[in-house]
Amino acid sequence: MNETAERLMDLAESHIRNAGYGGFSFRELAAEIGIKSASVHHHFPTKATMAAAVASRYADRFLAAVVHQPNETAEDAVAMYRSAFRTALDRDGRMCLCGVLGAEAGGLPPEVAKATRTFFRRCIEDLSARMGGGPETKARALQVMATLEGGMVLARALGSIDAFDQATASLAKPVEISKPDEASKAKTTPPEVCP
Amino acid sequence: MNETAERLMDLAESHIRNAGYGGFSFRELAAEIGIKSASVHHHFPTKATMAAAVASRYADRFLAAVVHQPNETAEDAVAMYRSAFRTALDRDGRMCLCGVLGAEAGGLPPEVAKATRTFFRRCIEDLSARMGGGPETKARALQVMATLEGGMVLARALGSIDAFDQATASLAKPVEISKPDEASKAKTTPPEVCP
DNA sequence: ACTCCTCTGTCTATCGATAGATAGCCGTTG
DNA sequence: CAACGGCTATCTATCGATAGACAGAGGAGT
Repeated sequence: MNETAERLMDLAESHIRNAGYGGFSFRELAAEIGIKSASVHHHFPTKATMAAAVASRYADRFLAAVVHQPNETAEDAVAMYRSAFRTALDRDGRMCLCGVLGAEAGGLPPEVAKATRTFFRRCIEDLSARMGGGPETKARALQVMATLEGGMVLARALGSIDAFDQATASLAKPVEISKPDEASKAKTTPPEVCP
Repeated sequence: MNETAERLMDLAESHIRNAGYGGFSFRELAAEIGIKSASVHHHFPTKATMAAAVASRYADRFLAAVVHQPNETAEDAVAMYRSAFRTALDRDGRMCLCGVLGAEAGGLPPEVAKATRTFFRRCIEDLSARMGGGPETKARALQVMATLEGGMVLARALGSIDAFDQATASLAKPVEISKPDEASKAKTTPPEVCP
């Protein structure tokens, strides 16, 4: 992968996370790294191609950042996801890329919608597996992801990260799902991860 | 309020809920009701003005639809919010208007961002009050709104309303984790409200 | 070593489409 | 008459995308 292409993807990701799919243009990206918009097409044939590439790279990075740790509990896994999103929200004030794209899913080119779908599928599967597997953990995984994504939406809309913290506070010490003694162990400092 | 203006707002609302702020244009709206795009400016001077008007009308309608019922419990209030969002999601496959706008908050004109913020403030305040008031109910209200908004994002991204049902199942009876038939129960028991 | 060829990355120039917005005219209606 | 609500016509800006040219790097063949 080219370095120019990488920088273009970085910029595109930043813009999408800030303002959605319509929040960036080839001209804008090109100007920001000092080339012409036509040159961007050399790296990515279409805008949809580029956005889809950004989305799947984002998925890879995110899932690598929240990767399963040895001896982790279900709460650890949830805390890790929470921390990852919070860090990104706090560091550059931007929310989950696929959260933005998912919200405007109805207006996305098919390949971008597909990449977005894949991100959530992978997250749900990963989270569910790390919480023990089974149908009830899938519902729990969906609830966790929903609360986190929604928490970011609230934080962005209200302009305060406190909204995210309060909205997702209950995830840190969740309703007991499987083993009651896991709650006591969950006090271990959640790792500071971020995609 | 003019009838043409109403119809324009209806269409704009539908488009925004489907594809975000960039998901509609004056030309598109005008064509759909059989007038010219220039005529839309007669009713709404700018696109931002229109979107802001749509957002605050949406807020009014939504809060009227989930209005406090006599003798309701905190769970009733939450169930009412849940049902309102679910109905809209189910009926026309579209999510909360302010959820979409909140996700792309970084790219919105100031007045639209403000209207979006106001919607969430009003919801949080209303929900919090109906759950007894106090700081801990505010956090709970934020959690409920986050889970609902995120649940809609997931349902849209994954293309299945089941994702919403499972993600928000724990809100219906907070302590209990999802039972398989809870989704169908939620469709009939609470009032069928929708903004 | 020298030439030829290909590939890469960028450029200029331009396309057609669409965006939001404006100015001014005109018919209907109260 | 005067206000309202729509129209025609047009502007400027920007969009994604394409065509074609050019410079440089590097390998292959002689």
